[in-house]
Formats: sequence, structure tokens, C-alpha cells
Amino acid sequence: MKIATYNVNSIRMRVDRVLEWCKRVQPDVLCMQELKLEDAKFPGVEFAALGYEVCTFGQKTYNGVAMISKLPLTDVERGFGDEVEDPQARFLAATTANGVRIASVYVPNGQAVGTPKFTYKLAWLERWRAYLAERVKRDGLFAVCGDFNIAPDPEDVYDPLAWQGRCLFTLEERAALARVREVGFVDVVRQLHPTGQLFSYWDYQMLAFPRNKGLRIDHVYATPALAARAKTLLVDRDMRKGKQPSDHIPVMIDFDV
DNA sequence: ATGGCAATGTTTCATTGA
Repeated sequence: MKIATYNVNSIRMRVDRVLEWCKRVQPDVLCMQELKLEDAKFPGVEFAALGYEVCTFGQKTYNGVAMISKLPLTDVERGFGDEVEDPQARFLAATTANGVRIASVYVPNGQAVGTPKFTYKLAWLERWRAYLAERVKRDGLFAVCGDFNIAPDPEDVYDPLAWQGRCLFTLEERAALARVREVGFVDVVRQLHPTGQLFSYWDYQMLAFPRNKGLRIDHVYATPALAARAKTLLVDRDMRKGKQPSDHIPVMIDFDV
């Protein structure tokens, strides 16, 4: 079972690229982030034509997450169920017909240390952790995939010294992400690629991609029972090439499920 | 060969991303 995640940076701008990628690598489930549109405007017909069931949680202009699946989806959850005061569409979960729970996540960027957005990010991370701590009790096979907007380790940023203390790489954010793992998740990309850089994002500016000034901020976390079944990894650098790429690339794990 | 910001809407600039 191939489970993938891809921050598309506007599904409207990227739909042809995503469709071509699905035809080529045939993910069973693809989690997407930064749709930047309302659910009614999601290009669902195109994905349905490839045999995918579509599940979206979008909003106008910003954020928005989706999941497409070749297996039927049930028990769809949008948000954590606690966001009385949170209108941002950043979390979607569903269960595939073979019993694997999957979530598509877009963690807040945080902008810069000391800003209200950074405070919101840290609070959001704690809400996410509390939600997952409950769900792992029930879902033994659970994959949480998405743009986490945190580089966990020094080898996950192109210049750890320059990134010291910067948003996406502060000790505070990395500790918050470690607390998420501690409720019962494994970083499956690192499990399959234990050492060395394996970036998933390069800024559009300053020739970041050709200079390989990237970050590893897109992740696939899985419960130990599911992580034990992880077989192969694809971090598809080719998707940063060509006309109008997203600034992120897809990350895919093939599980023996 | 992978290329010098990009996408959205409030549109001809401001906001956001990371």
C-alpha cells in the first residue's frame, strides 16, 4: 500500500502535475496540503476519473487539506473537534477499507519567532499532540502525513548554523514535534533513510533548488505496528523540476499492508 | 540539467509562505 504526501501550493495551479504523478507512481492514498480553495472548487472529477475517492477540507485562499484514495474511505474527521475558535483547515483523517487510519496535515508555518503566528503554531502543535494521544489508543495502524513545517534535526536543514533559532528549526518547535512522536509515532522517512540530507522543500527564491538549499519538513509518521511494515521510500526530486513546480515535492512510502 | 519567487484576491499592490 503506497501512501504519499504532497504540499501542492494551490491545487488549481498544480492539478495537471498531480494527475500525471498519480498516473506514473500510482499511490493508493495521496494526502495533499495548501489547496488554497473551497471544497466546492476542488477538481474532484479529474481524480475520480483515475479511480480515486476524494475527501477534502478546504477554505478560500489559504490552507486546505485533502486525501484521495483508491480504497473506500470511512470515518472522516475534519479538524480535531476542538476548534470552536479555529477556522483554519489543516487536519483531515479517514480510514481506508483495509483498516489503515490516515491523516493529511498542514502544520502552521509560524512566520517568525515572537509573532502571534508563532504562538498559534505552538498552541496548534499541542492541540495536535493531545488529539493524537487519544487516537493512537484506538488506531493501531495509523499514518500521519503532511507538511509539518518543522525540520527535526540539523541534517534536515541545508545550513544548521544559519538556521539556528529560526522559525521551522527552533528548539521549541523541534521539542513540540518530539512530544508528538512520543505519543507513539515513528518518523518513517528517517527509518528508511537513517542518515544524510533528504530535503522535501526548496524556496522559490535565490536558486535554492539548483544550489540544494533545502529543508526536510514534509513527513510521514506512523504507529510502530505500521512503521514495521514500511518497505520502500520515494522522495521525488524530479517533481521540483520543469514548469510551475510546487516548492515542495511528494514523499511516498510503500507499506506491506 | 534543476534556474534566478509564486499564488491569492483585496489586483496593478498587499499578504502569505518557509
